Amino acid sequence: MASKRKVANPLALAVMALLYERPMHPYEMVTLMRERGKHESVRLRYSSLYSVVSALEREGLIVARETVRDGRRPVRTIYEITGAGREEFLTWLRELLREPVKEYTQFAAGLSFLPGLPPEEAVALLEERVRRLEEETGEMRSRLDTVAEQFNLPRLFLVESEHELMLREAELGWVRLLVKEIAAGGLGSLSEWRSLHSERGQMRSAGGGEEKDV
Amino acid sequence: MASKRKVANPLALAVMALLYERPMHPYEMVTLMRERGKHESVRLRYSSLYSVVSALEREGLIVARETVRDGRRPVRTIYEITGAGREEFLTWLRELLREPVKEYTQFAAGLSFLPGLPPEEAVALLEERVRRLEEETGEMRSRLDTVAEQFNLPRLFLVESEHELMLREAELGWVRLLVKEIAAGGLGSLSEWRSLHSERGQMRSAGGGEEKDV
DNA sequence: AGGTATATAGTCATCTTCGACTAGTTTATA
DNA sequence: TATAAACTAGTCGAAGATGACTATATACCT
Repeated sequence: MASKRKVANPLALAVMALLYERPMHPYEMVTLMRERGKHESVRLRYSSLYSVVSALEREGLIVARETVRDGRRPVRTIYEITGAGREEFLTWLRELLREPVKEYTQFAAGLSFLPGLPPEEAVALLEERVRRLEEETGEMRSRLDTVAEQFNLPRLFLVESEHELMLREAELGWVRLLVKEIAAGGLGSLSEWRSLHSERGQMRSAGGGEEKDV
Repeated sequence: MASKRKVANPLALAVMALLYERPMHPYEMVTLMRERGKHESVRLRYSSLYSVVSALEREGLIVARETVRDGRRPVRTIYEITGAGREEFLTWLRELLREPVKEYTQFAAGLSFLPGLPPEEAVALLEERVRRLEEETGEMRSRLDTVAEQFNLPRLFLVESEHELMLREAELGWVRLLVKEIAAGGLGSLSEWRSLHSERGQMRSAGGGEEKDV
């Protein structure tokens, strides 16, 4: 049941996955993640990487194996994964695959306050979104095809990209429909909606809730 | 083009949306958000709320209007939105609706390291995920129907819940398919995949990447 | 009358995260 | 050959987010 991970940043999972393969230094992790496109599915910043690495070391999931100096560049520390680290990696990975977790997206936040704009404007903005999503999904799809055949990679290594594309296409279809429904008054009377905005109009409230928090 | 928001937590958007309606104190914001189910689409913690409110005040997007004391309870500060706040709210909302943004989900992170488990285990975990998603989407759907008719709310006020449900159902369908494809060897040879795990096997690497970072 | 569970209304210290910055090295180029 | 650009490899301070904690009031039960 996902009891408090000591190092919870998904980047830590990536670090352990890489060190599971072989020992390496942080900069090489970045290079490898980029080569493999993993930075598309796991948020990667240098500053976060170094603090995640420290945290993993502090928790005994990885250890510094040796430090090498190359010319007058900063010393690079090569890390390796520990037994505890391997276990933690596998446990975490299993959990991520098995248990759906609730995510809060920016778009959902926007939709929550849709009545804050008059219907005509909402429609225009969503139509613009549709155009952008069309472009984006088109690019994703062709990139996916290119990569797959150029490098002759089994789909196994690109499955997270297919997932991302699928989500975007689902969103695209949904927004297209939403636009039509709004225009057709399917979400509620357009004049009522408009009236929320007439002359300093208050946005109306509406009830219905349960659930706890904090 | 989304230039650095001074207060970027989506909870700030919610606060401004509520104060757009009428002045109120933080605790009332929590109450209202829960009644309206907005805490399902915007992550809401007391501790975050108070720091977001301070930040909004610091930036001149809201102002403290008066403080009232009720018995020996802590003083409650009633806030109202400023002109700058109204503008910021609308600008932000438009941006959220118009521009798709990349989100990093936990599941995508998990999928990225799918080769880290042998195929049989991957399938078992994903099947468990399917079961959980079935349950979850079932509950979401019936809750949505109940709320809509019980309170006689126009769909306009629940559109973010429909969005969430749609995403979950899309995921469900995709994972079902994925399971079948893995079993059929559609992601690549199962014996190759298995061999990554035989006797301290290395996970193989694979190239192909562009894009910049940090 | 006493106890407890729940709602009200927050504060605080800690941990994380990230943007901005530093600085040497190699490659391209005019 | 000077010099700019891009790559390599990080550090650091500040802001942000959150879990844990405090404390009163009131409703509920026995």
